[in-house]
Amino acid sequence: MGGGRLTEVEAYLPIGDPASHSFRGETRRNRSMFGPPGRMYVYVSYGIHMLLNVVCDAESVGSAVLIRSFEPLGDVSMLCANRGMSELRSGATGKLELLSCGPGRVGQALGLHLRLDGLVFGSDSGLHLFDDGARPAVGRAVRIGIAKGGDMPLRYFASDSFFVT
DNA sequence: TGAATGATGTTT
DNA sequence: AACATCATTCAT
Repeated sequence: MGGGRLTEVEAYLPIGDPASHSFRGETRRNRSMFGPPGRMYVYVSYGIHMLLNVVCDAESVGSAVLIRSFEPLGDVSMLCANRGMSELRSGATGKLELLSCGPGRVGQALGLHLRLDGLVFGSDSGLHLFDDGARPAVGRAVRIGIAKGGDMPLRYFASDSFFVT
């Protein structure tokens, strides 16, 4: 059982956002984006990484939020194992951010598989998403790693957190 | 700075 | 059937 608190996300809009997978309509890959909200959209990036999105808008709309980073909380042994990192010694937090900062690292730490695409958060997937009541200060900036739509400040992050890319 | 790596969408 | 693209990471 590993988990954490979200620290960095990016929004991908249903309309007027050329960087969004939904921009050119529904396909087999982005089908989940057009499904009911509260489900996950998982896809392969650069042939290597499993990226996790949360479908946010109503059915057939086509929007999602990319989970870019989270702050590990509680037992991190599973996250470490998934990432191929030796158990981090308590106190020596030098490279803790390598565990879960960056969308590819998030996917690997959580042990995502393409098979989870379209599943509901919760018992179905074994992956839970909930509001723990934290209300950190939030900063905005442009999104990372996209060619088009780079002018829109749709990246949101906990501005006082160390766990941001 | 560039290699790795494969699913997906687009073009032939 | 073939090619270009890619919401990235890691090693050099």
